[in-house]
Amino acid sequence: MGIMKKYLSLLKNSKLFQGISEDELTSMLDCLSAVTRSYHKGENIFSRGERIDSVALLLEGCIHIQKEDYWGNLSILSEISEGEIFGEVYACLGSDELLNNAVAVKPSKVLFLDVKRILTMCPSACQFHGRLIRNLLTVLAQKNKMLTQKLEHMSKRTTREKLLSYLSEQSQRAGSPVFDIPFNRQQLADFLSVDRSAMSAELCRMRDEGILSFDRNHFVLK
Amino acid sequence: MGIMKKYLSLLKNSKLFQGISEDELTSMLDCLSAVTRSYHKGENIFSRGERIDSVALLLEGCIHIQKEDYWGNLSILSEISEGEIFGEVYACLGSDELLNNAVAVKPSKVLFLDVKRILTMCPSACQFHGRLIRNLLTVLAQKNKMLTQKLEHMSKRTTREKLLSYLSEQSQRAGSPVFDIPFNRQQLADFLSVDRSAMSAELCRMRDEGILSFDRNHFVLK
DNA sequence: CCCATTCTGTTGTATTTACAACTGTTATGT
DNA sequence: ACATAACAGTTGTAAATACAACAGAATGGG
Repeated sequence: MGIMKKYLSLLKNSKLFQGISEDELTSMLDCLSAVTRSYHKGENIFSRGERIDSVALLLEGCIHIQKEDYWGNLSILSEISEGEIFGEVYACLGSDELLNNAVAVKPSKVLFLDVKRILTMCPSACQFHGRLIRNLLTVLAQKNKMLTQKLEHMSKRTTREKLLSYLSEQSQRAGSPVFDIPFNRQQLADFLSVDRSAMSAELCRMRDEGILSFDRNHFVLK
Repeated sequence: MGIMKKYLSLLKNSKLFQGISEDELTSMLDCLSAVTRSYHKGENIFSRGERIDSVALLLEGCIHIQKEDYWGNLSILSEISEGEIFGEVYACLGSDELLNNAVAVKPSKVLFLDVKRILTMCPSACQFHGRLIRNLLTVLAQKNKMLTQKLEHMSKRTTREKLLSYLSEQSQRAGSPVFDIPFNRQQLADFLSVDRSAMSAELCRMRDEGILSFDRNHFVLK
């Protein structure tokens, strides 16, 4: 478990392990039968239809939760950055099949944690076990809220409204009218489920109208 | 707490209290400072912007989680039926403002449970406390999955695809090509974020093409 | 430095949608 | 049973979108 030393501070600051001491953390990782694996860009960590019993925690890299339909239309559900977990919904539900793929968009390193051991292990022995479960609950609630916000964007009728809804949220999240988004144009279009070229045109129209300005993935709302 | 007797079997079979004995349940309700309140049709149980610290459990009636924008466009996020809980996301997150209203679409009766007591009460004394937390976790995971499925429908580009995506899921959920949906036309349109009349026309086109048949909210997929 | 690739913006057309207005049918309540 | 409201379907038009094809700028590798 020497490999984990490198990521101890990442884990300590992750939402899943928040409030758990460093000592407790290392002993927990054994207890949760933690294993790591590396993926290269484009590789699937999880695939649609699969059943899983582990929560994945991203140590390094970047993951997209996404799906492709019959005609090759890509739909991006969310982006996972370092320290965040994914797959927890299906790991908790156990018998349900995954609805989306988890794909590495950069070379990535992932830590897997057996969810059964999170939910049922030594309820009295581990002082921080209760904390771990409550952390998991909080993460699920936050993701739930994030999905609701995404639905808010997607429920807008026009591309312009979708963009404004999304960009406003990003601005609010950044606490500033100046912010970067984690997507390029094609990815943003796949995230908002609109046509890339139409979206690009709409962005330029809004820029010309003075509503916003941008350079690549750097935006300023006015 | 005599009023609760009437709903004991509903509570026992709810996802939140699944696996908890009847005796334990009645003592729990005191412990969770449970209170009930009645609402008439159209009344808000929760309102956008509000902060809450209680989970709501629907004893009787029907609730829609929905939002109205500046121009009066209604957007329905989900329907809550008897025995289901709502508000749990914001109750768990505590400091976050609600993004949606919870409105009674029928005369309804709601049970409120203090979430802090669910998460922190007597960790050793109550035998079933751990079960309650895990149940809450499962409900959150299921809702998360439901939101993902809804995003799957909404990410479709055309009204026809949205309808087929939604109706296929309903059919699958019912385990039969014959099923009822819980919405009328306007509600379904508000749920899928499309124009009602266009949707109505699309449904009729699909019927004429032999893809499906329907009568009111009763559908048959072919 | 050059080549190939990726990314972004632009334009035109066919398709699809939103919106409004209206008709007929089905519930609801008195 | 009646009047009223709620609901479902239809049509035409203006607006918005998807799609395809292309051009220039930026990026990355050899």
